[in-house]
Amino acid sequence: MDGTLQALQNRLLASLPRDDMALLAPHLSVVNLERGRLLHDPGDKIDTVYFPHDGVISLMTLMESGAAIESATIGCEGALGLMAAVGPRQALSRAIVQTPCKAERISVHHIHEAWERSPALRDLVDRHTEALFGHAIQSVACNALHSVEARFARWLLTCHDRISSDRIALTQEFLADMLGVQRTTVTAVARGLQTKGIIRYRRGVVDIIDRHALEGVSCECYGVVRRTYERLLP
Amino acid sequence: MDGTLQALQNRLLASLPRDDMALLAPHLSVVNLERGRLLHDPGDKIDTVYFPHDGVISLMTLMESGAAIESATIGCEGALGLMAAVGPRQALSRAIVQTPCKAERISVHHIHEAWERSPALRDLVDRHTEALFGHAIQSVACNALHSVEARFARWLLTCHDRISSDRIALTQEFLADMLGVQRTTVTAVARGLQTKGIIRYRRGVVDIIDRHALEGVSCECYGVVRRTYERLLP
DNA sequence: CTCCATGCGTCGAGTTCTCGACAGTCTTTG
DNA sequence: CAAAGACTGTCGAGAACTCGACGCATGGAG
Repeated sequence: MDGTLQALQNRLLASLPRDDMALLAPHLSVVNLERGRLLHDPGDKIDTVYFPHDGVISLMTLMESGAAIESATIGCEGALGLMAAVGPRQALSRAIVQTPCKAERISVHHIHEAWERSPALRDLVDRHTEALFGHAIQSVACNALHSVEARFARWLLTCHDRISSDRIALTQEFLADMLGVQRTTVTAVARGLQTKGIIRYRRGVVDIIDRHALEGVSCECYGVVRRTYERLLP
Repeated sequence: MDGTLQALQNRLLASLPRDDMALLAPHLSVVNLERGRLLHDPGDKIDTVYFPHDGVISLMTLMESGAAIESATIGCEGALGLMAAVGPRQALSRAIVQTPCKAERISVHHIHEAWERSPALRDLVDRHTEALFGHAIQSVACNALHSVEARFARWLLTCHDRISSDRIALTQEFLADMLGVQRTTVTAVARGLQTKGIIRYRRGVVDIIDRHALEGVSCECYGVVRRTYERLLP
């Protein structure tokens, strides 16, 4: 239950000054989040904040049709539910665990108390919110303008940055949902990238072979979002 | 320069308690924003906040290709640049005036001072940010999943809510940019809606004939975003 | 009034993606 | 081992949208 004694891979927590971190530390605990776990659905009261050390959490917008499409992702550069540190919040989206995560967990109650006392934490929350908003509006444009292949590549790159491996566990069906397209389209695109030697895949596993080439296939949105985070959360 | 003597159509300002409003009022001034005016571009330091009384301001994400696609809109239910009340901010998007607006204008310096003193204003800013984020993630999904016709209808409805007229001045070319599609596609969709008696248009002007039918053509995203604003900014 | 810039109509080839269907293959489980 | 379930491969018809091109109408400026 004491996060300060281990390496803090979460960059948000790592950037907090010592005294501010001391307000949070007694209430943090490390949890392992297994793949596929549902953390909240739209309308749920947010009562816990997660700071991932690794792995990916997806924010998904639910549609009436039952479709659930990814609208943003959270990794070690951010936190899930952080806006609720400011005051009570209902979730706007579904949050599910994309890849197995180790994350620091804290109750909204405790982080709100720290938020009231710590200007540094308030500032961090604000900048995180801004970065997440930037992420979202870039995705609005990306989904309107860019091909499935470019978005597929962008998704792999974003995921690759957040796990310490060239191997990503994911099925094509799952990725099709994330991107909001048909599975057959994902199959076709994946085959194309494999033929070019950029990725290799089999049943539920994708290996990234040539990351540099993947960046060439991806749209600019990958870099834009990444730079937004770096500017706002150095 | 005294906004308190006239009807406050901007719902954000109208919801502020009297004492909190008194902190802002001396620094507010009404401005007329003409159609097409550029208020900021990505990277610009935000130095002014606008609270529209009517009309629409569009937030547009700029791409390397030169495309500028709409990622959110601001009307009388919100404000432009409000996140900067919390602290210095760079714009993430282009903001342009979509339809002629009357808006209250205040410098970031002055609204930040009020923000420091007024818990009600701080709360308002936070809820506005949350609503705008909800708007953005809904648009992420909408652009991935919904047809141009549905998004066209959604756009008209959103605009219609914010101007006190059934007549909207806009060219098809302009709307094509907003939606991130070809003009010829907009022409085809507009013709379809006119044939059905839902809208009528000519050179740069669209009349909404049957709003109820337009809601049927639109996707659910119109209502979802609207309800998000109503919940967070009553 | 004439010119001319702007905005709309249309056409057609081509690409991307959808949607449903079914077959094949791998993995897990009983 | 056998059965069931999960994942990928493929196919084909069709819808949606792109992209470039060109012509026509409208309305404002000189």
